[in-house]
Amino acid sequence: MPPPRKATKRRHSGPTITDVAREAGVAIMTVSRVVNGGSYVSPATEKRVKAAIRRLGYTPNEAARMLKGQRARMIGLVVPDLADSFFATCANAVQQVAGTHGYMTLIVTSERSVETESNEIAMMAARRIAGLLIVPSRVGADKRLRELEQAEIPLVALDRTLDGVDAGQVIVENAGGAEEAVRHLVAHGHRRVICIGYDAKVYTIHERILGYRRAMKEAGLKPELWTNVTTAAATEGLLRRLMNEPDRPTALFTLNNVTTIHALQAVRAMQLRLPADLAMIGFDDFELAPLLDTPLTAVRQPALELGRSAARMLFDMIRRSRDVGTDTKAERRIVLPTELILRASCGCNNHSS
Amino acid sequence: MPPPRKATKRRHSGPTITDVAREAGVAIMTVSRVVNGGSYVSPATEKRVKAAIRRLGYTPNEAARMLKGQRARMIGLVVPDLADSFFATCANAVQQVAGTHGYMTLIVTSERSVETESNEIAMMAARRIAGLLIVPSRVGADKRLRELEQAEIPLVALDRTLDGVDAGQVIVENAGGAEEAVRHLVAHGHRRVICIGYDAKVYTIHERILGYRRAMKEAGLKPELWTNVTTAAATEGLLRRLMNEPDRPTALFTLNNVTTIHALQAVRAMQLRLPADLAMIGFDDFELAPLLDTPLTAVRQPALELGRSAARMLFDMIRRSRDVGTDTKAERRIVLPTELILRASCGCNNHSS
DNA sequence: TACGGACTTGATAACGTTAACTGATAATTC
DNA sequence: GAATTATCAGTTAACGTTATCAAGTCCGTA
Repeated sequence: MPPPRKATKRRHSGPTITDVAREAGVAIMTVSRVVNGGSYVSPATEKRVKAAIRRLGYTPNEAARMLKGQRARMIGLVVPDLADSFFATCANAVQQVAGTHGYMTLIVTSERSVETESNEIAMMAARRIAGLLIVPSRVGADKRLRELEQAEIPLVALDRTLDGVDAGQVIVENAGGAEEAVRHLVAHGHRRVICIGYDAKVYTIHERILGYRRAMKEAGLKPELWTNVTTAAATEGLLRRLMNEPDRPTALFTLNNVTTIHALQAVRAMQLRLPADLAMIGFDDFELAPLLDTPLTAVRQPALELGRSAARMLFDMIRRSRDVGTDTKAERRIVLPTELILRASCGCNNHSS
Repeated sequence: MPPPRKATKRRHSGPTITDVAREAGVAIMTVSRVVNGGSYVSPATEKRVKAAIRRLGYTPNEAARMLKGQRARMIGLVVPDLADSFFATCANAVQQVAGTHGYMTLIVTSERSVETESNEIAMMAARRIAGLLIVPSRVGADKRLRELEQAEIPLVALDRTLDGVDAGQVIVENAGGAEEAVRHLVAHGHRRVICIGYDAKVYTIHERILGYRRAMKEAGLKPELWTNVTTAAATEGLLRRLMNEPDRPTALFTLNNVTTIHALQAVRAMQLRLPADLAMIGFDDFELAPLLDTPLTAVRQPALELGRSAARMLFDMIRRSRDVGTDTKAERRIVLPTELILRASCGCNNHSS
């Protein structure tokens, strides 16, 4: 039943170290030494070998190197979605740090699916990456992640926590940031402050909800929370319904970028005026927020710093795992602060940019 | 003088195919056959081997595979900047297509620097990527790119053209899109339509300038072009100067995303009203354009389709290069259309979303 | 005049995988 | 019943690189 596939031939594939050695009239080991440095090679031979390398346009085969060295000079990065500017910025930062270490970054998007995430981790494991940065889709660690852990591949969870494996963590003050924002709305005199969001199972959203609840409770107000509002249409439907109630809400807190934009679209479609008809603060700032119809007050997350810190932590762990003796399992956890950027949509009318 | 570095030891690195073979009591070749499929293996043996694989948590070492097969199951993608939503969307699309082929994507950012771009290409070459997608910083092909070409690694230029090497090309109708936009402004009655942009050496910008010039010439108007306006401050300075002239410009065409945003910031700072004081169209649409103070009319580029087409073309070339006979060098060039999205900033007042 | 070092090169054996053979049975065909 | 043909499993030889060992050469010193 299984048809034996036809044999595929192939040639070429650039010059190898052997070609260079022949060209320069030396042993391959000498070429290797010139390429990698750190050994005794006479200046004369070095010059000759380098000339041969240039002539042939030789590049070392990383696959072969890796096969010997056990681990690739690559790190992996798993993000839910690159089109989200927050994650794109993180990815950019990670890449820069990796570059300074001479590493490349294998970026994949999980598309918020646990299954693709799992597959992608497996593919990275097959590539023998030196370390993995991940924005986990679920708090519980995937089976594949535990396999990585067993293979002693350093792991850092980015933006969201990860349980069940020994991983570094770099996150932001989600609860605190949300609490500050809601408290600000309350300070503006709002009593009915509603909160809309996406998937409450995601760590960040969960934490922000905690912050919202805390601030509401502190003010003696009743939390009104709508989660799993995924589409723009659903957001508008919800908002229309609520705004038609007799004692309609006067303030809105949105739990992430996507929801914020959906809400803004709904607000425009409903021709509501911010902040007169509805005050609003969104979690996660974006470049165009100051240029909106009403400039949006938002909780800024330090995306660049987040990516950078996480990458640095990962390389620290990689270095540490190389030095056999020093495997001190230092507790690795960084929490970065958020910042409430006041613009007009909350009711303040100071700032313009 | 050169100090011989201390030897670094390492062990572990997960189970190998040999371990699986021993565990299952078969030859390693049998394991390989089970893993790769397509050969005769008895159901009983297959089951035994699969059980062993699961028990040990075996993942094939991609480095070793690659070493045999000459080429990694990875493609490279070079973009100027991931934080730009246009390129981020492209990257996302590329990644998805690669995933369906079982390939991973090595994404790097050139940060608009020719030098880092060159280095990154070299690193990818060392990783023996199967193909490369690139948004080239310069029209002339880098030396490294020519090396890739010599190694018969398929190449596709994305969004910008690339001369001097045999590469596929997937671009959008830059000149046509710009022409349409400017013509639209003229149709609204504007006589002094200025144009501001970034680096005119970049292919896309160059083409869009051509379109601008064509439309202006057609209308018998004098083109007024400012390039190399890189910062937000410079944009504002320029705009302030021009708007103070006696016969001040009434319409603005911006040549890319970044410039558009700078201009919007300047417009807000100067408290100009769009389109009453200044009509405006930007090249490259973005998600928040409808939600701006004045919704922005923009030339939409099909970023997703661009990335997808380019990736598909690349995999087509990869497949073709594998089948030895069929190396028909079909002219590879796709030009995707742009679309003028009418909103309020040009003077139209129909659409809201 | 050996002798121990600091240099400088080379030969060889892995690393983990798969392509290409080599043998075996069993099933099918004429 | 002999000759194919399909099915199944094992052996061997690479792929390109680097670690390790071995073997020089050239010094200065005991």
